[in-house]
Amino acid sequence: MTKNASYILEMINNSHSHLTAEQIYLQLKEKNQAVVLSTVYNNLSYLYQEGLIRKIPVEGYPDRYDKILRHDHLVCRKCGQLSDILLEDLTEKLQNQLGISMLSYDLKIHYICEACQKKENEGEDS
Amino acid sequence: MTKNASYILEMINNSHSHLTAEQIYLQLKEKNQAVVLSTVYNNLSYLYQEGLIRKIPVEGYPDRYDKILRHDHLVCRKCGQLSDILLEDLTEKLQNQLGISMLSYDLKIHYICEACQKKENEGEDS
DNA sequence: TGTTAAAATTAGAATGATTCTAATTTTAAC
DNA sequence: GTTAAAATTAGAATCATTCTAATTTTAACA
Repeated sequence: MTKNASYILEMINNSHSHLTAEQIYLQLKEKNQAVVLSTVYNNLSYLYQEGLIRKIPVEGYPDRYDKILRHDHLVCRKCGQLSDILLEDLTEKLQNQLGISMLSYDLKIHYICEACQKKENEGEDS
Repeated sequence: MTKNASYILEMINNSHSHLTAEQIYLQLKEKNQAVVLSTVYNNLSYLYQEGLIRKIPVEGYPDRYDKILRHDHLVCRKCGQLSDILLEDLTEKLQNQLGISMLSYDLKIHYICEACQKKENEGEDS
């Protein structure tokens, strides 16, 4: 693992948000660890393929990268905002229902976040 | 709902695969119901926002569209192939664990499909 | 039936995320 | 120190998707 890769891995593991490739790129720049955007993508691909990070696609938004540590996600239908939530671990239950061997699972709960709900209500007022 | 929208909705509901916008566009062309690609996107956005279809983002592949009828998905880590699987309905269980109101959930099981497993094994031989 | 306004569609440009390519630099082993 | 492999860079290219403005269709109404 190269210095850049391990630095990016560390960033993702220490972050409490769900970084996009670009956010990682910008953070690196700020910390004077500047690299080029394609290097960030390269390293993210590498880390993902090695199973060291999670990659979370959300409809209509750039992919986000997340630590492996098991947890689930809430996604706002309106704005795509992503947040963490820890629900009951389903690994065993799912594995029992499947005939095949599961690498992992990805559970997203769709909802409307508070901010968007507020906006909706305001819209109704006028 | 316009003719195009309902036609596209019907296509999705009758399809056993998970169509991309482009596949829908090509199928329409074949059936002499030709429209332009942006119309397909417009209608898909509309149908999705109305909650009449599902939109499935898969890392590194174009979005796919699916019928609403509850079911879960298997995704191949290697090739992105998507297939249906019907697992125990988690709606109630999840709703109980959440404080908020859930619109829906999206469960993806990651695995390596047969074709990719075969390829991997062949690779090892040589 | 002709008129009109709204909605849908078209064509194609624009955007944004991501990948690719070729050249250059870094790394690490000999 | 030399060399080969791997990583990085710079920027072009690609692909999916959205946007814009012009045109067409639709459907209600005069």
